[in-house]
Amino acid sequence: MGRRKVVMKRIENNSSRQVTFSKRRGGLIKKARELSILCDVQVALLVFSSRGKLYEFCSGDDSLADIIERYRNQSEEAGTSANPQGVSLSDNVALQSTTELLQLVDRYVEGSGEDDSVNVNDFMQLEERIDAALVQVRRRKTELMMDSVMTLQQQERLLREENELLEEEMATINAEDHPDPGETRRPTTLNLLR
Amino acid sequence: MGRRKVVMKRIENNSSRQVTFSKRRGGLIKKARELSILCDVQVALLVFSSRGKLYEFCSGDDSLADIIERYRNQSEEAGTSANPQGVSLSDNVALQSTTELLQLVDRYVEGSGEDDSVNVNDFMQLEERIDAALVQVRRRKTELMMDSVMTLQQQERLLREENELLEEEMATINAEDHPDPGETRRPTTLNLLR
DNA sequence: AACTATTTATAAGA
DNA sequence: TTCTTATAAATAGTT
Repeated sequence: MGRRKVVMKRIENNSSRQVTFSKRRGGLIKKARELSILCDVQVALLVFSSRGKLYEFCSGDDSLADIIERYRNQSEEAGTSANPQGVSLSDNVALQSTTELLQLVDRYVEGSGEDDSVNVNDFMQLEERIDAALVQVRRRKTELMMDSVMTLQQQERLLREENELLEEEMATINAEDHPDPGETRRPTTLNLLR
Repeated sequence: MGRRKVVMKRIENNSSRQVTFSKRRGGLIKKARELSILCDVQVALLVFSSRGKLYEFCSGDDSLADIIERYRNQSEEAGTSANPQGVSLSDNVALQSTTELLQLVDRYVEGSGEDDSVNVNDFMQLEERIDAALVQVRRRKTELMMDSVMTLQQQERLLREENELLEEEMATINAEDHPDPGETRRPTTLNLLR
């Protein structure tokens, strides 16, 4: 929809690619919003620029986490999940070797004062290996914490629902057994969480 | 872009909402694909119909899981620096200088190829500063996640307590009003969480 | 950052 | 649903 028909291919000119990115990104987010409003559906949109900056849209009052959780449930049911146990093979390899790695470090650091046969290149390699292990560990840590948060949020939602049901039921009982509104049973619960 | 201008509001007529959903969903996915190709960026799009069916688009060879993973990392970092409450003064100092620090890094790394006045010592200092900033950011990230987990656990505890009280009360009501055990009111709640 | 000439998306109708 | 068509919207190239 412009002066010319566009060929569907990466725009090679750097600055016009940037301009198009800005324009189309805005258009896409606008359309995502419109779809969610007009049709009353949940929409989540994530766009990462080539420099890693995130632009996102998320419909309604859902948090993106909610929508992502929903996605996970769906894909787990469908068996589409690429990562069933949540730990990839490379994770296991990396984590298994961590102990070994640390022992190696000990040996190097202890010995290097007296022994000049241990050279700089060894340490460069060691640094890289340690860095890699650290990245893996951090990633897994974050993953586990996020999982924990999501599970807890879901638990909370379920408990609130059950709570509401119970209160409704109590209200019904009161209405049935005490038709005289003056005698309604006073609630003993505290409604701690409103 | 049709016979008439549309008002941005939920379409009340059921079948035309369905038709619009189908059309616009297709259009949105097409545009998401175009953006990712033309501008060479990663795009993830999730649309849930009102009946819970999932329609998704995901650019390139990334799995949606990968992109979501990336979102998590981003939002953790962003949440850490954007959160005005809950960020201590020392954090602010550290985080405020992060942008500056990164600009500094850009200048050094860009310039160092041509300019030999930038020496190794500069980079050693820079490395230390970046390391320090990274430690701060990581510490704060973990802190916030732990806070979140603890708050959620407490909420869960409170909800369970309230729930128990409600159930006890219902049992009492049943006992009072139906002394004959054969007539006890059957619970309608599901006890989802035992 | 604005401006248009065009293309593209789509609302309504068949 | 699917196709057709008039019209609204998006946007490519330009200034």
